[in-house]
Amino acid sequence: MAISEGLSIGALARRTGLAVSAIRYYEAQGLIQPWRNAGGQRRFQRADLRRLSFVIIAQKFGFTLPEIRELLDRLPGKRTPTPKDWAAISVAFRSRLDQRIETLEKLRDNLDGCIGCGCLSMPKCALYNPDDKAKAKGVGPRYLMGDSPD
Amino acid sequence: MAISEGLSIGALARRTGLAVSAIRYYEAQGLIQPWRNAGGQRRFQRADLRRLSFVIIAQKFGFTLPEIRELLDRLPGKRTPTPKDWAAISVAFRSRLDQRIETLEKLRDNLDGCIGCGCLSMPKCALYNPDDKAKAKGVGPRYLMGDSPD
DNA sequence: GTAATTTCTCAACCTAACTTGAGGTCAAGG
DNA sequence: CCTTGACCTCAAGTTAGGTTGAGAAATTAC
Repeated sequence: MAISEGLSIGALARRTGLAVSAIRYYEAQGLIQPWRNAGGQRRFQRADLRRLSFVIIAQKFGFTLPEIRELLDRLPGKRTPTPKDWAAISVAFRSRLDQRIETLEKLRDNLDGCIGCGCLSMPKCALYNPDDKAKAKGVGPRYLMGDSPD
Repeated sequence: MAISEGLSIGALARRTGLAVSAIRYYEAQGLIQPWRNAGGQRRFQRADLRRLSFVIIAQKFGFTLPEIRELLDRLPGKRTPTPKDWAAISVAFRSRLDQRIETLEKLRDNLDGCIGCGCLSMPKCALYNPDDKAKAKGVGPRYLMGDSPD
C-alpha cells in the first residue's frame, strides 16, 4: 500500500463496517467526494471515515440521505473539519431528535386518552387527526366508525 | 344506493380519506375482507371503517402492514369488535410506543455526551455502537476517524 | 511474470407501500 | 336506453436505500 496516497474503498469499508456498494452509493448521493488514482480507482481522505461514521449515526436518528447531505454540506469543504465543526452539527441533531420524541409522546398521550374511552373513533379521536399535514384539505375523514348522521 | 347492502369502495375511501387503490392494496395484504356483490364489486361492512382508521393510526405509530395485520387478527372475526376489543389492542400500541421513545431518548443522551467531547469518534463513541444488532460480528468499525494505531 | 484480489461501470434487482395506466365492466340518472 | 361515472383486474412504475451480477481493468502477492 503506497504511503499516504489515500484509502481504498475496501479499506474504508472494513473500517466503517459499510459495504463497498453502500459507499459507492453514498458517493453517488453526494455524501463523499473521493478522487481517482492513476488507474481510475477511488481514493479517500481519512476525514471521510468521520463523514461516513456521521452518516451511519445520522441514519440511526432517522435522517434521510438528502438531509444528511445538507448537514454535511455545512462542514468546511477545504480544511479538515474540527471537533467544533462536528459539535455544531450535533446541535442540529439534538433539536431534530427532540422534535421526534415530542411527536411520539404526544401520540402516546392521545393514545392514553383513547384507552380510557376505548374509542379509536372518529371524528372525536385525537389519534386520528393529530394536526399534521393537510388540515383543511376538505376531503378528510368525517363521519367515521359507523355512527353516521343520516 | 341500496339499503344496507354494505359500503362501496368509493364510499369507504371518502370516509377514511384513503385512496381507493390503497384500500384494494390493504385487502391484498389481508387487512380487510370485503365480500363481492352480484356484479363483482367489493362491499364493505361499517366495521371496516374502524379497521381502516386503525390501520391509519397504527401506521403513524410506525407499525408495518404485516404487524398491523397481526394486531387486527386478534379482533373477533365474527362479531363486531367492541370498544373493549380495541382497547386491548391499544395496550400493544402503548408498549411499542414506549420502546421507540426510550430508544430515541437513549440516543439523545449519547448525543449529549458527544456534544461535550465533540467527537463522534470511534471506537469510544457510544453513538456509533449503541448496542444493537450484530454486536460481535467481528468486522465492525475499529480504528476510525483517522487516529489509527499504526 | 503470473495468479489472486480489488476495483471499475452499468444495469438489474430488492422491499415497502402504494400509485398509475390500459382495457373492460357495472350501476345509476335522465 | 344510453351515457357517465364508479369499479374491476393486472402489469408496471415510484421512492429510498441499497445489493447483486457481469465483464473488464487495476493492483497486490508470491
